[in-house]
Amino acid sequence: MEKNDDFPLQQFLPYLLNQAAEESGLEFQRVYKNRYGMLRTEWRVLFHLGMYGQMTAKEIGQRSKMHKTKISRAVQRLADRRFLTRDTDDKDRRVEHLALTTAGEAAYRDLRQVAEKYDAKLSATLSDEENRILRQALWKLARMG
Amino acid sequence: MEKNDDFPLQQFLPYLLNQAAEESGLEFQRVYKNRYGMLRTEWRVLFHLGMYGQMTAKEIGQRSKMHKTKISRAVQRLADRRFLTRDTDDKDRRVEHLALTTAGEAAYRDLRQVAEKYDAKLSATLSDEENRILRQALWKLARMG
DNA sequence: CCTTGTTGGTTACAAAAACAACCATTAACC
DNA sequence: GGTTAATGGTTGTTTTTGTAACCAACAAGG
Repeated sequence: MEKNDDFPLQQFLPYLLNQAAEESGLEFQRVYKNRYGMLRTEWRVLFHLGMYGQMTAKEIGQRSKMHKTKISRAVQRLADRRFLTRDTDDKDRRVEHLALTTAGEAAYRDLRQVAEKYDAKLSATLSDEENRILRQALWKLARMG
Repeated sequence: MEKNDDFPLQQFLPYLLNQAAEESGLEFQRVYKNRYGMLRTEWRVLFHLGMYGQMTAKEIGQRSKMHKTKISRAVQRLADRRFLTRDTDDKDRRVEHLALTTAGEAAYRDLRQVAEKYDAKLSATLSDEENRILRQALWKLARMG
């Protein structure tokens, strides 16, 4: 082990982002996993529906940038566990309108509250400036593609 | 679709981080994938060895926080393709010293240069302040566990 | 030495993700 | 209307990952 030099790959943005994302996601993941047996994809679908109310799989895909197969399977599992209902559109029978059930709503509210607390905890390790700029920069990067 | 409210989950740090990480990693991923048939784990091992010279799997694990099975498998595949050599330690025959071959070094230098350019491109979409604070904050978050 | 515990690394098997091909429906256009 | 293309969503198959059990080499203590 020797050799370090000028461009520190530890500063390579995609690498740093991954490390931070992985590390910061872990604790929250354990909550939705242990408490509701959910996968990350499922949690994401849940929260999109919780946030925006009724949506179609396609709309979720647009917002989350998740691939449609992931969404399809997440929706299936959530439907199996009665966290959401699928309602075929009358005008276009390919389309399904998804909405949370009461149980789904409850899970959403619970997890959302956990998320909120957890976010506050993460934020607390950063200064106000860091928080503001960080989110702003991440937002830019996220919609860079 | 209606319903938005006070704590915007789009601002939830782990979510934002993931989106940014995924989006920002994509283009670079295509390079090491198409050009060398590498996985992310393999690229990471490669770059640790390129950065620090000879290392053991364990040391890579400590620095990268990757799980040892991932490293083990990445090392295997890199060894198969003659990107690195494994050299058993004489004093402790459990330990293997890993080092890049000439081909490995070449791949590393190539990818590193691509990474460098790509990082510059990403940085260009942000202000100086954003760049500075972003990296600083990510660094803190990454070693928060 | 001989048991018991650790440690570096691998392997086996289950869970999850990626990718492509696939239905069924609707839209477009002749 | 009939044919072809596009769209919303699903399914099948292959890669990758996660988890745990494992093996061989060493370490510690008696």
